[in-house]
Order: sequence, then structure tokens, then C-alpha cells
Amino acid sequence: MLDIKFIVENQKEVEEGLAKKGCTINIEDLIKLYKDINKLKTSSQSLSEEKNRLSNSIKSASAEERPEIIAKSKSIGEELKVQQEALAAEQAKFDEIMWRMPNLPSKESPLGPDDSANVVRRKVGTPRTFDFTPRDHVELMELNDWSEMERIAKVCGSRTYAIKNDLARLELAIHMMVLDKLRDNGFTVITVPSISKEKPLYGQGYLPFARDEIYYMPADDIYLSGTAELILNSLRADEILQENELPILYAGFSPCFRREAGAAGKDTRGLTRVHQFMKTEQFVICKNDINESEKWHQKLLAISEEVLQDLELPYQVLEVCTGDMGAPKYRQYDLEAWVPTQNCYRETHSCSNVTDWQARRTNLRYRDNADGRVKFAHTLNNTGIATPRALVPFLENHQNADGSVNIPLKLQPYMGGKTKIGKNI
RNA sequence: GGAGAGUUGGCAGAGUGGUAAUGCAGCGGAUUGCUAAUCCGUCAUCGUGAAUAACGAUGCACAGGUUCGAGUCCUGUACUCUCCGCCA
Repeated sequence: MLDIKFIVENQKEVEEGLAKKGCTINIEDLIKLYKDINKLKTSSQSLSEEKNRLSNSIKSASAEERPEIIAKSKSIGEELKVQQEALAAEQAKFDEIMWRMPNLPSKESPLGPDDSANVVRRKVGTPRTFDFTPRDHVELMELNDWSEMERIAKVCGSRTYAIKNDLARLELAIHMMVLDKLRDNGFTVITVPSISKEKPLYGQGYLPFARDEIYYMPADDIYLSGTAELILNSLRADEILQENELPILYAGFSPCFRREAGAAGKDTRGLTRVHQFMKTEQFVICKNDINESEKWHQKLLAISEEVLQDLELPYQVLEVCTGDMGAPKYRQYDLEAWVPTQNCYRETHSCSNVTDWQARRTNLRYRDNADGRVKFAHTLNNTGIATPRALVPFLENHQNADGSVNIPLKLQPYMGGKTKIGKNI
């Protein structure tokens, strides 16, 4: 959500920013609506003022004066009601537009309409050259008795997964490793529910944009969460924090659910795109200062790069262009890890600075120490690690000719000291 | 699932139909002075406005209702706590 006063004062800048995001909301019309609403507010407020004055005078009025004052106050009340209904209708129209207004993108973000304009900022690590034909992750799972992909599809439907034996343990070990890393970086480790009421979905910016992507359970009017970001973003909603409580750093772990309605036919094989997965999420609430939140954006990016380095995976840092980043975002990096059998990098992390766009939606504020004023916080989010997707590059990059898979040094303590896993180990 | 109690500002906490006390914290100012205290103001949202001036409107969980007037009375909902039931 944007500040309407900012929109009014910076109309051209807002129009340019929205155009970069591919948004077609007419700002001219919005400003006119805003000004009409303010006129209505002004006139209904002066009626209220008059009515309050009359009501308050009744107590001290004489018995003969009262009937006339009551009658007058009553008639003003009726007039007021008409104006307030008109105001509510205009306000609802205005709010509907405001809830659909995307964040303005950073001037640093590459300009472009879709993912073809995303820019690779750097590549880290060298894709491995194999002296045997590498197996893809599904073959490796079958070979090592690590999965029940066919059976689980019959039980639970498409895009589900079941992994077992050392691979099941590996999935949890990776999360533990990342949670420990985040804890060591000052994050509060927190497990959060995977169910959510509707309001947090608006707060995060999933709604009203992507209702098709979300599981909904009508019997309880409850939604399944697609990410812990959803919950963490609303955890402090409607609060006024003290500035010295900031920054708040959360490492949130939760099962995540996505309908993947718009991904028909994509990544249908294996672990890349499933309806339910586990994610450790990085979430930051910091001061309303673009330098401060950009500093945290870089820090979150650095942490997830370190995760991929600890997992010994070659990766690239992609800066997402204005047209490809989602509505909430000011600036976004994606990390993509190398997948040998697909001969390309595939997304594992998505790192975003949302500035105050979400905080305006959740009414998350803090009192500034310098001037005592209440300000909207900045929020940022980044994947810590998401599985089973991350297992795809993991298994494929670390495989041996016999089908066993090496465990990177940093992960070995979380795997009971094992250096290698596989059926014949 | 059943019964009961509750929800007032950043926090604490009064207020049983007539303009939301008071304390603490924060911010601004004054003052004594010297590492603390005292006094005054401010302290959420919105409108008019250049204004973080002034004035006004709104705000007591949320949504309705009664009333000239609702934190207060009525109805519904959400949430929290306690007890019972069920349960990994």
C-alpha cells in the first residue's frame, strides 16, 4: 500500500513507477476520488460539529428549550446519515484501488516487462564436470530407496512427495543447519502455523492479487499459508513498537502450501514444484529508512548465499526486473542453484525489500526516538531454505558414479558425522 | 463441544447515559542546576492548512441497534483467560 499523500504530491513519479511494474491504475482518477472524499469529509464533519454542540447543550437547557433542540439535532442527524453513507461508498471505492496498488520499484532495479529482463549480478562456484553420466534427482531417489513418489501420488494426488531413509533425515538436517545459522546471526527462531485468517493475506499482499494460488477451507473460513512470511508479517500487526525494539529478526519455520494453479505442466517431475513443502524463512522488521532496509536486504542476501556455499552448490544471483517482481516489492534478488541434468540454474531463494508497503497494510508502526513520531516500519523477507526443492540441486551436484551422494562438510554434524549417504553405504 | 469471566491510548489503569481521569514511557518546552529532579504541553486516525501552528471530526476488540447524546444499554461476531469434555 502506498501513502495517498505521497501519491498526490508525487503524481508523475508514481505513474512512472507503476508503469514499470506493468500496473494500469489511473492515478488521475484516484486523486480526484481522494479529493471528492475529502470534500465530503469536510462537510459531514461540520454537521457533526453542529450536532455535538446541540447535544451537549441539552443537559444545561431548560425544559421548554429542550424539544426544539432535540428536533433540530435529530434532523441534522438524518442529514448526516445520508452524507456518511455517501462517504462510505466513495471510501470503499478508494480503498479497493489502494489495496490493489503495487509498491514502487527501486531505481536500481533492471527495467523490463517479464523474467527475460532479469539480470545476473554474479555467479559463484563452478558447475561440476562429470566423468560419468549424472543421474537426475528422481533416478537417484529411486536407486537409493529414498522416495515413494508414485505411491504417494495415488494417495495424496499430483505434486506431492514422500521421501524416506537418509534423504528424509537430510531434509530436516538442512533446516536445522540453516536455523542455527540464522540464530547465530541474531534471528529469533520461531515455528508458526500453516493456517491463516484472511486478513494477513491482504497484509502480506497475496490478496487481492492471487486468490487462485491459495488453499481455502470454507468450513472454517481459513486459508493454508504459502509461507511463514505471511504469518510473521502480521505477527506484530497493529502494534506501535519502540524504535529500540528494532530491528526484529525472525527465522520462521513452517510447512507451506501452494495450489500452483498457474503452473500447469511446469516441473511436474520430482521435487521441484509440490503443493506442500517446508520452508525456513528470514523475516526482518526495521526502521523506515531506505538505507537501513537496503542494508538488511544485502545482509539477507549474504546469509542465503552463505547457505548455498555451505551446501557447496554453484549458484547465481539474479536481480529481478520491475515487471517480474511481485506487487509488494521494492527490490528483489533471486538465488538460483545449478541443476546439472537440466543444464541450468533453478530458483532456490527469493530475497525482497518491501519497504513500508506491507507495514501500511498491517498497520505495523514504531515510535521514532529522534522526533517521537509514529512511523510505518520497513519489512524484508528472504528464503532461508526451502525443501524439497533445494534437494534437487543438492542430490544432483553431490552424486557419485555409484549413485551415492556426498554430504558437504558443514552439513556433516547435522547428519551424525556421515560424509556420504546411499543404499550401499 | 459445554460453562463462566474478560477486551479502554506505547504500557498500566479509572470511568454504570452528558466533552475518555490518572500514573509510567516517549517527544517538545521551561526551570533548578549537574548526570538527576520539578512544572507545563504533547502523546492514535482523519479533515481544513505551508505547518510536527490552530481549529474541527473520529477513536474505548469488531459490526449493527436504541437514544438529542453510548466506553457505559441491547444484539451479533472475533479474540483472550479459567474450568469441564475430547485429543497428538
